[in-house]
Amino acid sequence: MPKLVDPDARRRDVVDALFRVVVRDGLQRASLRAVADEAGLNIGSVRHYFANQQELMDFAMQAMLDRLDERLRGHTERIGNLGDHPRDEQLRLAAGFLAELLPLDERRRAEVTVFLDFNAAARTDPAFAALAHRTATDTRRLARRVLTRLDETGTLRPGRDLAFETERLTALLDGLGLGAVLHPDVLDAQTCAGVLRAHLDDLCGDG
Amino acid sequence: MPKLVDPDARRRDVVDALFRVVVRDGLQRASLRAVADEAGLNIGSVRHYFANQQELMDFAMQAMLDRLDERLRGHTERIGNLGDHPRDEQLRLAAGFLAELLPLDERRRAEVTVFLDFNAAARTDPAFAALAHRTATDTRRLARRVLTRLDETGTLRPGRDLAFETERLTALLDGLGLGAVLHPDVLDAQTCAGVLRAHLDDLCGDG
DNA sequence: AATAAATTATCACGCCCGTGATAAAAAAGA
DNA sequence: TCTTTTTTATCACGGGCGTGATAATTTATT
Repeated sequence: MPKLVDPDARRRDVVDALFRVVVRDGLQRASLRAVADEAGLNIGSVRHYFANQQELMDFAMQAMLDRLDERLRGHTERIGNLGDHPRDEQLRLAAGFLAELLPLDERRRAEVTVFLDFNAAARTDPAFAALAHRTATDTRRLARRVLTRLDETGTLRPGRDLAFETERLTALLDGLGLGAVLHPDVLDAQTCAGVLRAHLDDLCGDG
Repeated sequence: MPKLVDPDARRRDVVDALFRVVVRDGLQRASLRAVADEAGLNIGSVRHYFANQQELMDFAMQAMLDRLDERLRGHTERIGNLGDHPRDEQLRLAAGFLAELLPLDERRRAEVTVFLDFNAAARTDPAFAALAHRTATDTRRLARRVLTRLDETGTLRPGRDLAFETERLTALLDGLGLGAVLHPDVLDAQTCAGVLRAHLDDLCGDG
């Protein structure tokens, strides 16, 4: 006879419900009651698995980071030996890697949306400060890594200041994500990916 | 005997207080009571000049847009006849123009912060939808205008897709603003302005 | 000075919130 | 079966919110 409830699975369900509420109504309206309703649970059940609201949020933030790491891991190996591929393939891989941070499909859209809301909240709520700092440095590190790889294989145009280009690429990624989430009608997924790719092409100088 | 209270001035005072609360505590905590406290007024007084919360928000949004327009107007004439200036001056003017959208000093920082919070709220609250749409298109139009001017004077590198470059520049501006507001320790004002300038230099091809 | 209008100040209502406390029900272990 | 633990379900409290209603006070007008 299997255990009828798996605590870990329950926690994941609740966090998924939290994410849905955040995407639909905003972090601000993600109250314990709303999350419980979304999960189809009584608020008492939710509170049994999360001592208080902060614990739920902490768990959710960790889940966010874990899932993103998971998806990035697949790309990491492919980009490690970038020199094995032809130039065009290199750019394709690099763009695909960075595009994990862009809301190009429903899953990524939900992720980026949640990240944006949490980061916005972090500006005035210290409870989210650690997450915000980490996501910011993670994006930066990812951008830098890609640029470094392209530079090592000689694909990048020479004479580029990597630190500067990292800031530019990071800002571009953040801006594309923000624009695509807030105004999907103006900045659609295709344009979004195209701008990123064009930027990389530009850095590698075929124009 | 002068009127002791000027209704328009009062409204401006209240809106200024609202902006301070939003910058300090976030839009979410900008309740009528909090704003009244910040303005040093009784909530009854605030409600005498704004029938309800929505009216206050509408007034605040309009004030935001008006003030930004005001500041941009000064730049508009200078950039109109861009061809009169030498190439380096052209880039300086263009960067200065666009930098009005970056949080490079306390005033702009406050402005961008408020804009970000309102736009984030607009994602899930229809009451802010009109503002969000307008700010998005305004930024885009500003970016496009600058690129068009640079193109007309032959400063821009040839063969550029203006629509594409507009998206790229818009995203860069949004991303720089977001990064500088959320993580001023990582992305300081100097770097922020530098990246923008470097991007324009890049577009005009001196590298 | 008397009246009208504008402004400031309170009170109360219903709503949603997080949370402590506790009971009820279900499952697991003996 | 009986007991223990886990899980689910309620209740109540204090707090903040927007807002309707109304009083109190101050300023302007006649």
